[in-house]
Amino acid sequence: MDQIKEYLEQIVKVSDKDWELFSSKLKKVECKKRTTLLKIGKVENHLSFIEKSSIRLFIPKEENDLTFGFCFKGQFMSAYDSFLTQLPSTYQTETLTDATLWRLTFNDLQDIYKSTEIGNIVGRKTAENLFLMKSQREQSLLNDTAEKRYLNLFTERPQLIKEIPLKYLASYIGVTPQALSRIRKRIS
Amino acid sequence: MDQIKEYLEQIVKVSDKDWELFSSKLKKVECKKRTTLLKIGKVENHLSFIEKSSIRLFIPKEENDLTFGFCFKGQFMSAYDSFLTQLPSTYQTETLTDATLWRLTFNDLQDIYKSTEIGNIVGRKTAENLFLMKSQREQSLLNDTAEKRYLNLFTERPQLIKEIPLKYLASYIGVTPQALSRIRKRIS
DNA sequence: TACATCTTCTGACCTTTGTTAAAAAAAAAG
DNA sequence: CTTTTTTTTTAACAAAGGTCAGAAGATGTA
Repeated sequence: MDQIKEYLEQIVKVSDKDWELFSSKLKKVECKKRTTLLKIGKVENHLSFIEKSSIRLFIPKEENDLTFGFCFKGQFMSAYDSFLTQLPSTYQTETLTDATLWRLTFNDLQDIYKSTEIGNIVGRKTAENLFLMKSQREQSLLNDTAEKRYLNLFTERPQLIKEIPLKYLASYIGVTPQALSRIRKRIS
Repeated sequence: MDQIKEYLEQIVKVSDKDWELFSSKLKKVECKKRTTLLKIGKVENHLSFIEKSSIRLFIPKEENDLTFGFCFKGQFMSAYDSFLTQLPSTYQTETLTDATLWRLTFNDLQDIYKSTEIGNIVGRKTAENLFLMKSQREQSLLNDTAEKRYLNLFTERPQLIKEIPLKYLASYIGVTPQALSRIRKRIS
């Protein structure tokens, strides 16, 4: 849980009282790789800090899933759209590797927003960061070629390319696995 | 300014005291169509409520600008990435029509966050909404064809297609003006 | 009105990616 | 260590969009 406190402290000074409330809500969950955390159509009830694991977000498809995001250790993750709106999720979440998570429910978080000094500040900063990430991604999807996006991944997250099946990366980049295979051939 | 109060009240009950502080910061600005509000490379210092106007967000290019967003009356707008990070903007903002704006500076907003009950709540909800919008857009960019995105625009914002030059819409959809022209021909 | 400029459309050709199918390679299961 | 399943690669063809160039239409300005 130290990791989580550190994470919060990066955003705003956390009083002992606030940390006591916050940490009392966290529940530890462990699961195997390829575990579905949230099924499409279900309402997301959790915000999860990833102590260990890589997780993918995807829309399941007959042939190839549309994988549009990854989350890694040291971050919070959630089907945040569904979590915020409390409407059925349009996508699914799944662990890629064995996982250790610390989970908070929707109601827990509403309590935190009401009862702590820092809740709304952390919530605001978190949403702002998510916005910034999506914003960058939008520009990349409109501006860059699939090849450029692949090369960017290569430089920004070299371990990703080793750990994660190419077909998920292909989808994330916005092309079919066949097209990514051709891109890789062209580059090397 | 009533429009702005209504906007805030949709999110959270605003006390007279908070509204007094908030509204005291707002500065009215009027400008002609095709006015650049923020140049690329400058730091965004304003959050602007649009009383009247349509505004586009774009990365200027030699041949065709990359227009990736529009903002309309009744919303707040900003080069929010730059505003949040206080780093130079990677894109530009420009009025498409004559405009009436109510503007807040970055420092004003930090005061509001510190001094009001509602600041961080409104800030959080706003960032959450922006995240939701970008999230939907990401899925559309990865999932839908250019034709589908055009048809979606048609149904969701029919007035947009009349008011806004096609080349900007083409860019928003992710194709060249020529390609959009072909799509329109195919559809009709 | 006449001129200039900007926007939209059209056509020819090229490049990239999607699609289908199958082979090769790698990983998981027994 | 085999067998089975999954992942990655390759190839041939089709479809969509990019590029270049020019025509037609719309808008703005003197």
